Amino acid sequence: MEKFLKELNSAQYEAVVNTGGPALVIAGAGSGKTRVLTYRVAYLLSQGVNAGQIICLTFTNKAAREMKERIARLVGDEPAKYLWMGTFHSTFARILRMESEWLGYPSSYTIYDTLDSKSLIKSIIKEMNLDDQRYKPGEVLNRISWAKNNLITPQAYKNHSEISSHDNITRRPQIAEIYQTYCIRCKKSGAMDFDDLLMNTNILFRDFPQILAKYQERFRYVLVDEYQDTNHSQYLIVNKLAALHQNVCVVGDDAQSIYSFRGARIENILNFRKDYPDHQLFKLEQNYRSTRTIVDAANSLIAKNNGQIKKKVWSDNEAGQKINIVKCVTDIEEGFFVSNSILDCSLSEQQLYSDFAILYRTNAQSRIFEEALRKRNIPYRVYGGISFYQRKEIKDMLAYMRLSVNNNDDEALKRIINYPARGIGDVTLEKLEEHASLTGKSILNTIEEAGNSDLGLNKGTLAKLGAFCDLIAGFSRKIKELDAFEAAQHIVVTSGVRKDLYNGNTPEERSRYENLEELLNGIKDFVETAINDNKPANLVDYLENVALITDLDNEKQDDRNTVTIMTMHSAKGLEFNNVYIAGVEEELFPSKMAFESPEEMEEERRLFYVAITRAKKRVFISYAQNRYRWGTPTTCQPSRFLRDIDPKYLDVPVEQTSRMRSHAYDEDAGWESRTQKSSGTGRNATKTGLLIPKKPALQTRQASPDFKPDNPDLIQSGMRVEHPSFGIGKIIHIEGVAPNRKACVFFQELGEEKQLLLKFAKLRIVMSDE
DNA sequence: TGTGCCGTGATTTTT
DNA sequence: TCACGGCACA
Repeated sequence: MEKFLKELNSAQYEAVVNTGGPALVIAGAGSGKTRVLTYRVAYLLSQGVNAGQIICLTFTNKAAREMKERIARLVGDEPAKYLWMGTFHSTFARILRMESEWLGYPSSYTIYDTLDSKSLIKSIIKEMNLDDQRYKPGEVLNRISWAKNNLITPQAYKNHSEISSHDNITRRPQIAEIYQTYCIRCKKSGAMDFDDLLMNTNILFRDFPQILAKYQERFRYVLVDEYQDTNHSQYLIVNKLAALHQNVCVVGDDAQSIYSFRGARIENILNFRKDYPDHQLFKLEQNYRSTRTIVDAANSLIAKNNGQIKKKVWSDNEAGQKINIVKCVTDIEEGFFVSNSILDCSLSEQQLYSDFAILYRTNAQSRIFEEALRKRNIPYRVYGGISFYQRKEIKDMLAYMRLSVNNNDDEALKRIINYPARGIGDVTLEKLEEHASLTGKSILNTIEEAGNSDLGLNKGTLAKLGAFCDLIAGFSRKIKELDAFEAAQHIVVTSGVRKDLYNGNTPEERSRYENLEELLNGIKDFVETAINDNKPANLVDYLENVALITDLDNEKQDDRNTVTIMTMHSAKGLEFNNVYIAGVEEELFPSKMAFESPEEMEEERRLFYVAITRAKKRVFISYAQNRYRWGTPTTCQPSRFLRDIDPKYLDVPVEQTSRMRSHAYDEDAGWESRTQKSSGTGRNATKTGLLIPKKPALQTRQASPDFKPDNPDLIQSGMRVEHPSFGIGKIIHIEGVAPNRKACVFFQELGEEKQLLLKFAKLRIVMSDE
């Protein structure tokens, strides 16, 4: 351990070895925050603290896993195994599973994801005969989620005058009612949503002091990563857990608080000093990640915000290049600029593709970069967007598993009662639902008793329902004897889902089948790892794991050398040599939603700070003058944030400056001085259009931005073709006659063959000189 | 009961 | 622009 401690600077060292009492670690971007946390845990272990007495909470599974791995490298696998390290949600899901009976939940409770929650809210709105235009399920859910994160129960919600007047003003007075019904339904179904995992933990600790005492005694050391992102519910959990031993160490950076929209309270970190008056404060201010230019530029930006903890982040690295500001005429050209620049840098400097990241504000911006990179044959991986686990076929399969584990899971039942089609339609389901909500029983339960109650169902329907019940009952029995993988396989086959997906011929259907296979592979992985770690590997355990996982957590082998495309939010905690920040335009970034409140505007600025500080070597900031926004071309103004960075760190091509001033830029001193020098050269900018600093040669290679498929009858064996989503491929052979010709195509980017019906597949013939 | 077309809304951000 | 949901029709 002594040897390892030598690797720390003095601030880091102090933060690692002073383990007694409350501690606040303010960690600037790139200042070795994770290192401090991992070393602190390792240090505790070396001082004789049991691994099982340490709880370390993070916000993403990825952060937790990486930290655990790093600790294992320091102290060995064996002690690391027993650490309580995970996200808030997964850690307390585990505790709730052990203590569920106190709260009246089964230990096999299921976790509703956002889709399940919305679907449940939707049916409640329908039952209450409310207008679903006014009561939009998503918005209602946000409201409920907000209440839960602030520990406001349905009862309290109803009685709260401020809340009622808010809901009255927005003309949605019934939200309180929906909230209450929603909670009752969740409980009846043995289900918790994401917010329940935290809220119920609070209720458990509040109502059962002996349980709280148990965990307070167990966890002698509480550590929290990204403390600035905790919401009130999480804050209270930490507070209660640490109340006995007071060994609470929170790490965070107020400048990187970007999750207030989901309830995070920046005050939690700002008030830590008041909450624990005898705390120790450690400031990590040396940035090891980025060049001096990047650090200073980011500092100059964040200085425009009010209300921060004072700190001076600095870097000892080389000054490095200035930040490039790139103006593009259209969003499509922005895509070309970025892909060209990546190709150019990777070739001329021999950098890996994984050294590049493209960051943007909204997921919708990803498509243009995907297309541009595909044209250049640059491998990439998009993070975020629709998650693997939210795909229909995956959700359906998981619904079977959930229902088998927890027969009361009504949302799961509704998904699959007629999938694959077994002749149970909406009318029948509606009758069942109505009866179930009257009797307070679950739907499956209602079906079991349907024969005895007069629901107005005919014999045929009753027989079909009976068969469905038997099917699920069979699964419920079977999964008790099998591990998760065997159980899943059994369900896939017996339910008929496999057969349904196997019959498909279109690329979409085949891809669904492949996704199903991938799900099974994932389950197999889970079982193998669990058995290795001596952990239970039943379906229940798998489902808990899968409910709280995201795509970010599933790094595949072949993703290693790829360009990363993601939102700035997802990029938090990551680093790259080269970072492209795209779409830096008014109303996009900062988002239009932030215009009304100064607080939200500051949060957007912090988001920009986060984005810039992801870069080690180089930052490119681009904006487009014209952009397609929901289908219509829009003119855009460069973002106000560009003015917030001290211009001495920026490389703005001279021709552009005068044009910029004609847009959002006013007589700001920094820009002014540059403008003076370059006055008169403004005209050329129009001609060039896309301005790529120092790389004009690449512009000539721009291909047509719109993909036009060729007439399928022209396609012959041996040709090179391009597919809008699979990329470049070669026709291996063709069978059948027009219009039903079917091609076997090998796609090099995918590394696999696809069978495509030519009349459906959109293929473009690639000329040999392309 | 299933399919297909049309209209609408979506673009914050995640566990 | 696209994807999904609702509705109408077979």
